Amino acid sequence: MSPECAKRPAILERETLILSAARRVFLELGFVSATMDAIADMAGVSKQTVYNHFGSKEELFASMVRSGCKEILTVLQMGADRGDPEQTLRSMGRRFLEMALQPEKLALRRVLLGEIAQFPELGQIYYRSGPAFLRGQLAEYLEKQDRNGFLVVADPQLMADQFVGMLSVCLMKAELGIKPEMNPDERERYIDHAVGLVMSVTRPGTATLPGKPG
Amino acid sequence: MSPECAKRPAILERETLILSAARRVFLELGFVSATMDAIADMAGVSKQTVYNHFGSKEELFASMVRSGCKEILTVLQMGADRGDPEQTLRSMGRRFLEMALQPEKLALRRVLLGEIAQFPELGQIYYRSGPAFLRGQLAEYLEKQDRNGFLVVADPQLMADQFVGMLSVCLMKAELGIKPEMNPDERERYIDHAVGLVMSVTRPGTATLPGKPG
DNA sequence: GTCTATATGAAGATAGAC
DNA sequence: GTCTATCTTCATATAGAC
Repeated sequence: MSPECAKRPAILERETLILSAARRVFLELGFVSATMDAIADMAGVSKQTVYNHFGSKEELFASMVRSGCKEILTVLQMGADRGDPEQTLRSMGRRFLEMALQPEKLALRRVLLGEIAQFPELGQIYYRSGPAFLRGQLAEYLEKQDRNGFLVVADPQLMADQFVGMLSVCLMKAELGIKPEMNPDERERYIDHAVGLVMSVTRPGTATLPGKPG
Repeated sequence: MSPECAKRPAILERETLILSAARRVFLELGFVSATMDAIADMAGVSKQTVYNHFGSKEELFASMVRSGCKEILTVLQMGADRGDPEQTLRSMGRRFLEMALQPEKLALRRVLLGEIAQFPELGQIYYRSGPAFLRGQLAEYLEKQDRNGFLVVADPQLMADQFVGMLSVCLMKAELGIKPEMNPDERERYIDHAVGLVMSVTRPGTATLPGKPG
């Protein structure tokens, strides 16, 4: 143990503390309604300390979003290929929905969308850390399967995009707070159906989509 | 002409005026940053007049959202069935994207999502006027085609949902402000691909999806 | 119903001591 | 670096005359 540990939280710990408080307050109230006072109180530090570390409300918000996106990336990055294409798709889809449907992630999306006009770059950051990342993994996988002759995929990018889209319907409803909420069984039906759709048009010998004539 | 027309705008006109000003200000700034002063100025009336007509900022916001949703419904309600299933799907999809991708509609979605926590019922209103309405029309259409033997659709609701989902990917990107923006040609590719996917799994004689054994 | 003027309260940011 | 106390600004909502 280094000496400063005994005295008070180290700087990094303190910033983490403030970020985590900022997350709770911003996600509950939105950018404008959230106050620096509330964030400082929740972190157990003075307002001035918050300003010392993050400069302004805007910078604090951006830092909070970036840290949330980093978390998403970390979770989605776990290996995906399971050999069997059908199982691989299913597993990717399940992981995506589980992640994105967490109340905290839904709240992050909402508050982020509300502030897109003021923080345009945060939209890109979120997109890359979530939907685009999954889409990239998936497109890469589909392309590999196509090269190896296990699947027939004329446009892997587009197919991956629309696979994500078919699942994102669940997200949209959750985001809008549509009742009744979708239960896990229903989510599974959406995953099954999406996987089934993709599988039936990519099965070798049944090239029915444009761009890849039999 | 009735006498009061000559003097000043009628009450209904005045409310329309305020609503339209509210829309512009709310959509540009979001709920909290928008000020009653700005709305009153833009409408060319005094702030007190705004309060007389709409009671509070919250009620004004809700009224603005409701009027925006009513517009969407009006546009999407135009007849859809064109006989040929493929053409019908394409036309429905095109109409949906054209509507939803309008900058004003994107802004409405964004600001609405940002305020879902404070106005839960507005999420339902929006959903019913947009995605759910299209989904309903589409599901009904698919079911009819299934009954008549032109298509094989085991679960029309789910299929309709995921058709909307495949198109909504375009929406998601636009909402997040992802650059470069999608051009009309690219949108058309998404529509084509989604229609192609649905058509290939619903063509009679190739029942490859679960729930509808041949 | 409409206007001008104002009271009230709150939030972002800073000053100055330790 | 951290804290307490304060400054400045601004938006909601109301009061009172026409």
